[in-house]
Amino acid sequence: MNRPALQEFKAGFFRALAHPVRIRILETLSTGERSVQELQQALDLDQPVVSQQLSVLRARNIVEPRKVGTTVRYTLSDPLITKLLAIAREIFNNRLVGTQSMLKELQRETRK
Amino acid sequence: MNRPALQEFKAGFFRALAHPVRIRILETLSTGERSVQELQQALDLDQPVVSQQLSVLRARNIVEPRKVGTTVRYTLSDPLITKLLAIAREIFNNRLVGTQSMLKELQRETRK
DNA sequence: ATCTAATATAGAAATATATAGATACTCGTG
DNA sequence: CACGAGTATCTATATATTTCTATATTAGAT
Repeated sequence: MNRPALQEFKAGFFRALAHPVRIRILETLSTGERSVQELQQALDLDQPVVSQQLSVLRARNIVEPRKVGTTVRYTLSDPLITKLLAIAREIFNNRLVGTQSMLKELQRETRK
Repeated sequence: MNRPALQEFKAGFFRALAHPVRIRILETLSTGERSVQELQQALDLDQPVVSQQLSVLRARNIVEPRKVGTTVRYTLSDPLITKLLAIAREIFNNRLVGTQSMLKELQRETRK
């Protein structure tokens, strides 16, 4: 096999990115390793929410856990994911954005 | 505004890519404009399936229709989408693939 | 005006995903 | 070995997406 399996796999990958919290997690990890707790605080979310979304990303090998004593630290499993997010941002920036205010916010992000 | 709206927007974009048929459509459009019929034949799908998935892509401004008489021809609304798919392919190629057979198929795609 | 080819939309049933809260697990420390 | 901090999983309910099939729309030709 086979085409169908491959296409399903690709779709699964994008589905894993298709969630606001997961995108925020990935964007945070783009700047370096974080523990669950650090993510939780940075994104102001309940702990189970973070763990659960991390487990979705883990299932797709998008993110990698590393145990350090009682904490677990996560990294992107591939630096290209950062690049992918950057290109997505360019696309939004170019023309996919509907509202002025989102455009502004996007440009703020792109600048940094 | 505002953060939440932007993150929702980004998630929506990825959600639009998260479907085997839509990915195949985008990969086909990466090589140039196509009519609905051409897509339908190239991908061996029923007409309503193609139109329906095109409408999902249209809703996100990922794809653009152009009427030519009684047919409608579609293009990617941004060439960066091709680049995005290429990077996704690199990521799969690097390490996200679980099975040998998918890996082979992927490499076949990447080569061309 | 009617017919036909090409495309688009609608509706219903099946399936998948999201969300929130409670609970379970794991590891180091006392 | 019991405890606590940090993580992970489970369950239930709500919501969204997918898939199929039928039908509607649109533009050009007769």
